[in-house]
Amino acid sequence: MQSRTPAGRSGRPRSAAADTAILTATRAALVELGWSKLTLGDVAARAGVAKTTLHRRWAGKNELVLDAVAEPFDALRLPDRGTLAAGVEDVVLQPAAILDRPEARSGLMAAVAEATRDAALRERVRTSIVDRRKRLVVEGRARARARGERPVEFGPEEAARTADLIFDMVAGAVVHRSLVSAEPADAEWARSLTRVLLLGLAGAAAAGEREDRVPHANGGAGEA
Amino acid sequence: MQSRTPAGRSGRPRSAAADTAILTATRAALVELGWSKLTLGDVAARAGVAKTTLHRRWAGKNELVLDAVAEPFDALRLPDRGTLAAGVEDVVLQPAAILDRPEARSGLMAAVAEATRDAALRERVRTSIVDRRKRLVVEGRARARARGERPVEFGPEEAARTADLIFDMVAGAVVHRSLVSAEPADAEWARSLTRVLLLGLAGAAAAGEREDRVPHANGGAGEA
DNA sequence: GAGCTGTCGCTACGGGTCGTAGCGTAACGG
DNA sequence: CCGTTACGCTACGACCCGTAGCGACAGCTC
Repeated sequence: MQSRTPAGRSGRPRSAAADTAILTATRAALVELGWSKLTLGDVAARAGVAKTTLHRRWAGKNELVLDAVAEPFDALRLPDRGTLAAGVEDVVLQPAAILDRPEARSGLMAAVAEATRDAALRERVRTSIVDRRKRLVVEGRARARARGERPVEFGPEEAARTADLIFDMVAGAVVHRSLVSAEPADAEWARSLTRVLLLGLAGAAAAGEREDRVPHANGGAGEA
Repeated sequence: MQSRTPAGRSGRPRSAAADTAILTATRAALVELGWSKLTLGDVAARAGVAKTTLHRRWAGKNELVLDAVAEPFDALRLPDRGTLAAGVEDVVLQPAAILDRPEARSGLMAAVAEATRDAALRERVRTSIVDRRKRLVVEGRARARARGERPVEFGPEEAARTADLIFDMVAGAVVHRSLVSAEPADAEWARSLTRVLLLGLAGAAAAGEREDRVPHANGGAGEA
């Protein structure tokens, strides 16, 4: 988490209430001001704590904002809706709902931007957001397998590479849709994305099974 | 562009050399400092101009950085490599190459983050980056059609929606791969992405032609 | 209960950046 | 030659940062 409670150390323990107050205040400030105009002094005032308390727990603005916007990702759960397709749609829609919140929009992207120059922050993004989302994908695949649906499966190494590809496509598409294209990632859009994705993977798997001739994968009609 | 040359106004014209010097200095500063630590005073010093000159041409840090990192997107061209698949791979790889530059990594994402709270900046991102990339997609499709390959095509309205979906998937995947997953968007990865995408679109088109029964699109094997 | 330890709120400070104003100078057009 | 605009330079108030120092507080251990 954000502040390491130093295990069995003695002394006055850190106020857990202050933690939640600060993170809540940070989200509120993000909504009103955005990342660039957010100041630590302002957050401290909103949370009703001293500015120094902020610095005792977080190294800087980046870490604080990241923790504040990463919190909702903790609550991500995947309801079992029966089919693989429905599961994929959920994996698309749940983070899309989070990205609808204005504090997540500016906060997450700013954190990613800063992470390009800060390896520690990048690692933090990975553990607190990316891994939690990937867990959903793994969970959905396991369920589908138990259910009898056969998700695309290759060798163990190829499978990992494919999982990464899927994740980049899904997560990237959601982010790009809602932040860059500025259009809603709603249920219908999620359905279209899921369809293209699953059909493409099925096709790639079918092509992979007959190892020899790689089909050219054009539009589906005559080639030239 | 960034600074409107006021047409037929009188008086001393703005130095074009200063413009390029400033943008170059901005990119250099982005590489060394990243977005958050970049200061306008530092950029001015590197460019050899006065700080006031910066404020006369750009409203603030956001606009300046955006113009600086958007410039390379002007040069995007799409070589005709014969097949639709190759064209798609190029659409993937060209921006990936730009995102390899460290100044683009932090600058672009920061601009997008700020754009979530600034409509004018968002419009600027759209015209100077998104539209230029979309142009490549349209160009590639037109070539494929002229060549005899039939890219997926529905009604005109459905086609537009599909084009947006493709764009969000491709652009989003590239960004997510290189910035969040922090792994190279190289030729092999682009090939995998292209394959899944085109096969998925072909499958979706085939399913769309027989309007009635929507196939369930699971892994390809038996359903439950 | 006494003492230790670490947190908390508060205040104050130096250092840095921002954005603007004011001034004299430089370049171009009528 | 004169009006107009851009430029470089300096200076200024405002803001924010990050830290240090202080007294007070809350747990834990003995």
